[in-house]
Amino acid sequence: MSRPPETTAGLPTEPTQARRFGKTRTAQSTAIAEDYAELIADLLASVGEARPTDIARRLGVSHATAIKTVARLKREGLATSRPYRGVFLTEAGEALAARVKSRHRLVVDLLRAVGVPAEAAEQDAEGIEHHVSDVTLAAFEKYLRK
Amino acid sequence: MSRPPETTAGLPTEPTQARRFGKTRTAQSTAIAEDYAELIADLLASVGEARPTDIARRLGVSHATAIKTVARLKREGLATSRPYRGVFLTEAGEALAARVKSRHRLVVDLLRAVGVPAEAAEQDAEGIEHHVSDVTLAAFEKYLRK
DNA sequence: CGGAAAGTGTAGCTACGACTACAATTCAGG
DNA sequence: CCTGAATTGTAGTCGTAGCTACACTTTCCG
Repeated sequence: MSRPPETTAGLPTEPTQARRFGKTRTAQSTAIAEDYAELIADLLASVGEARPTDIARRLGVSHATAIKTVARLKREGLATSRPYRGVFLTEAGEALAARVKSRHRLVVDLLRAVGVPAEAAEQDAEGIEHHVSDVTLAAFEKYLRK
Repeated sequence: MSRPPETTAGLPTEPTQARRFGKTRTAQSTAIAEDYAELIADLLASVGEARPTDIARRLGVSHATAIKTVARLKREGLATSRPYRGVFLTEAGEALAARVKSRHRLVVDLLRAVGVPAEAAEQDAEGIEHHVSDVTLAAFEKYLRK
């Protein structure tokens, strides 16, 4: 926004509670890309191919949505696909998938370690994992090792 | 591609990895509503009023965005406002804010308890808190008590 | 081999969050 | 009380995720 010359002038809010909002926003498209990359990798590994319909079913969206999102991943250089031939990951896509997968495991393990039931840990990790910074991830790792 | 004509029936993917995706999606607007409710409550408590410009500044968005989102909150019965008179929370909005606030604290405390540095804990909690289920929250509480 | 079923792709719509640009209102000094 | 700055509100645009509906390939089976 156009920050006029010190509009912020003596803003009445103490910095004490100036909590860091503002990341939740655009972060979502990243989270979705991560989900797709991870899922596509899973499908390729387990059934040998990643078809739009399977992706859609697993994500609980329509196939049209899945196809559109895959198109975005292609634009971003994470995936490739040829009409009627299934979806594949580029190197960047595979790297992303690998990162996401290990992070997911770590989050689940951490949750379980502090007493969260298995099922809840799995489900919540799905949402949580996209918001865990490297610093926090490292802390999780350290905690789990001890 | 030996894909038998099974639609949803016995989908070839083992349930083992049928991870629960699909919540990340519409969940976002909920997360945003939570952020706003919490922030508005904060502003009302600390400076006595919640003005669109302050909300916008704290969230790092334009004032227009803040105003539009507040309009949505009003539609959803969480907030009220009259032109040029600031924003207030309905009972439902206050209840939401209170819940969000306590959950936020719990998440931060948990993160810190497992060794996450204060700053990272605060920042990550902002994103994580929206994805923590009641079951997980209860587990956090229990863990922290011991 | 020739359909029909399944899967794939395209089009067109909605809702949302974000933005910029512009209009309207308050309110504080002079 | 009147004017200009700050705030507030409105309009219009963009990009993305979601959907349904319809069209087009593949593939499988009789």
